[in-house]
Amino acid sequence: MPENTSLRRGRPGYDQQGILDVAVAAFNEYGYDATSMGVLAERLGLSKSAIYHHFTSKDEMLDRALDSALSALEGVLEQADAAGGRAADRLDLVLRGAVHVLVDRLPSVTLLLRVRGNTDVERRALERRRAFDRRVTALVSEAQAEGSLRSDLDASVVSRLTFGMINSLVEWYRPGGGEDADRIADDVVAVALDGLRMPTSNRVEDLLG
Amino acid sequence: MPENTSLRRGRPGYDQQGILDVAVAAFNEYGYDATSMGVLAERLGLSKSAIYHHFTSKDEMLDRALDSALSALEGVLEQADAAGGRAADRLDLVLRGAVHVLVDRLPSVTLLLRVRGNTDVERRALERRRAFDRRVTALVSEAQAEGSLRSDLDASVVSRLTFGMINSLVEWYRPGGGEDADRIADDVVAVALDGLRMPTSNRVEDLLG
DNA sequence: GCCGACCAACCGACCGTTCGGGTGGGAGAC
DNA sequence: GTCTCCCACCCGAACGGTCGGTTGGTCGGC
Repeated sequence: MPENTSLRRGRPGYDQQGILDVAVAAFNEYGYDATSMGVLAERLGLSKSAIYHHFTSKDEMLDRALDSALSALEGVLEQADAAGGRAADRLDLVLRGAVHVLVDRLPSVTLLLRVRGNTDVERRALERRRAFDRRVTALVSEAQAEGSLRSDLDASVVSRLTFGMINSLVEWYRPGGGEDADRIADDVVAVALDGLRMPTSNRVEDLLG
Repeated sequence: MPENTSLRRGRPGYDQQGILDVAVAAFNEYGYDATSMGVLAERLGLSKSAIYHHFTSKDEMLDRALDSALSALEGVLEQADAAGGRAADRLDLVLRGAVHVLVDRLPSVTLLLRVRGNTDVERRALERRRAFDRRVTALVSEAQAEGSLRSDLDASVVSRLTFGMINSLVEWYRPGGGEDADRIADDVVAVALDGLRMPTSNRVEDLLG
């Protein structure tokens, strides 16, 4: 159970990250509010007070976890912007990148997506998330303006529906086996861009009039 | 605040539904666990104990609300099955019907989608929801088999992504103005079936080889 | 022997729920 | 029309239990 990353002084045991991993898993299982420090300590094999040696409050644990998820998501936008090129290509990078973040950091992103904004920590996280959403919506608008995406749908509705699809990963994706993150990303992009309809049949005739 | 549906005996005040509406709104705002009977009573302008005249427990309130949402969703499947016809057409009915249920019963469905399964009540609700998902997945499979939907994507992934899109409504849709539920349903079906890509340009050439 | 990791015992506040009693207005008797 | 009774509706106070957090001190590897 304890961590061992060498170069640790004093009595061996948990470090912050080790505790945080267990805590986030418990938060996701029971919900943040419903997870008491008592049962958390039990899961860790520690006493309650031992946890307060590593974190000053329950809120701080939540803060750290949410920051981890938000930083990763913001990093995806940063990378896409840096890549340059057509808005449609940058959007493609964002969608695939977001799927990878969801898969790689499933616990902390799951926690993020369930935040409702009752405390200061939650409200700050929610504001960062909204800023992320605004930047994605702007990217969709740009892609519509350059003619890469259909323009008969509202950009904010499109980005919300698309990320609704991606975010639903936290409800059903469970890690197992190899590099299926790429496969999921392909599926998401396929549905979002080309839709589910059988590409043959009357589709071509519809387009040709 | 109190209800008035006539033919009510005794001292006028809240009935079960009136309390439930306020309770579900509070549950969605703070989270079920984080909503204490004390603040709920405050919102109702009642004492805590008065609530127990209408409900035997906090759990029972949750149970009623979840049943309302689940019954509506199951009704959509029932209606689509009764309509008959091609699987693709029945799936279309299910998608549009689900959007309407989400919009019409936004509070109770929001509550449903946040249930994690910590109590018996929540576990029962979760099982009903999973049964719903299985029936939708079966419908997608049928539509793939009849050649209406592309078959290169897994049916369960498709239904999860599609309902991820629909369920995201509870995160951002807020009632206001007219009959926009139809408009949202159109948008959802448009994205799900035809995708976001600009239908002109190289799409036709791709299809024609 | 320093110091990081840990513990048992405890705190005030608040939780969901219960209890015994109070109150006001529609319905039926007059 | 008005009287009276019933009952849906409501209250304050208190219950045992659990919450997040604190205190003061112990343990043990480098």
